[in-house]
Amino acid sequence: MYSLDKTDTKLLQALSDDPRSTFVALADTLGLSRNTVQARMKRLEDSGAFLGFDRRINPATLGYPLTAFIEVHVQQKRLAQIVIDLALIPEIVQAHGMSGQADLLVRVVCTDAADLFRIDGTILACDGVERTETSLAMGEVIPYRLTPLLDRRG
Amino acid sequence: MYSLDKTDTKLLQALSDDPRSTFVALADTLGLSRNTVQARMKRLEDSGAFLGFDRRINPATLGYPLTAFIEVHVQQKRLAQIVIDLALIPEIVQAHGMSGQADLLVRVVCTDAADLFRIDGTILACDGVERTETSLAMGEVIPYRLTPLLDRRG
DNA sequence: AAAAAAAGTGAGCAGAGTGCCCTATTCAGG
DNA sequence: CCTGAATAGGGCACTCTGCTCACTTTTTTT
Repeated sequence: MYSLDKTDTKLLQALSDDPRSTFVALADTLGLSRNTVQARMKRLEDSGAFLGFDRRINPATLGYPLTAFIEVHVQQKRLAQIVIDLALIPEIVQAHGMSGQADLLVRVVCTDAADLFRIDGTILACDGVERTETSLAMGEVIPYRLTPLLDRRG
Repeated sequence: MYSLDKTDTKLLQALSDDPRSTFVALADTLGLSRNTVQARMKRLEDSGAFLGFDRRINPATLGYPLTAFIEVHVQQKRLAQIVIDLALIPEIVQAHGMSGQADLLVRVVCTDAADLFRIDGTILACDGVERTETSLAMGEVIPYRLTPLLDRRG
């Protein structure tokens, strides 16, 4: 795998500060030439350093102000089919396969508590799902961030 | 709160398909004029429909191939201070306050199992933290998505 | 039904950013 | 000492943006 040097790290830091930053602006803040920035960004892009470009949409705007995490316990040998079934539930916005107490950690959005109850029921109704544990998210007390990790590498 | 009409929804769909899409391209695909797209995007932006613009960085590239979720049980009245303490741990990339079994759901990245063990120890060492439950994420079986919700509104 | 307000269109323009090219310089490793 | 990679600097055609203005269509209000 490609490993980052100091300049790459600085690039990623600058990008974290302002993801919309242009190549020209990056070159300017880092004191590099535009060509260099462009070349390095291409290398980073090719190496898979970026997961994607996102204009993140607020689920609340879509009418889903509540977020919840649901731990799902399943019959493990049916896991693959269960994931397919869960993917059909629109309110499930993300799911991770887990090693630990639960088999799946599912993130859902909902309109209210009753809606959450309903969605939980839909999940439980999937063949092979044995038990769920629902927790309502009260807030993102630490917003997603990578900056501290970037800062540590200097 | 601002509520979306059909055109807004189509805009958000097009943006989900290609977040990098330009106003010109959006206008083209939706059969609208560039002015209209720009005006609507500004309205959406102002109404808080977008959480932000992200060029998401792959933690693996930074040397953290493993992701884990840690449920943290705390003395609730110390919650505020605990969040401040946790924010000092760089490997914690996100945290949600929860109502349910656990008080906090913390998302961490780490280099390997030993690293995870160490981070867990750091969390446990925080004053007021009583218990943690760690689960290693094996994979994102449903990648973050809002498309199904958008599609449902037509 | 008529008037007013809101939304959309089409055009234009200056400035900025992009992708691509080519060449010169610097610097480390063989 | 030579070679190759990284960087710098310049240039060029093109697209996108932010902005403005005038005009038309649609919707809402009176």
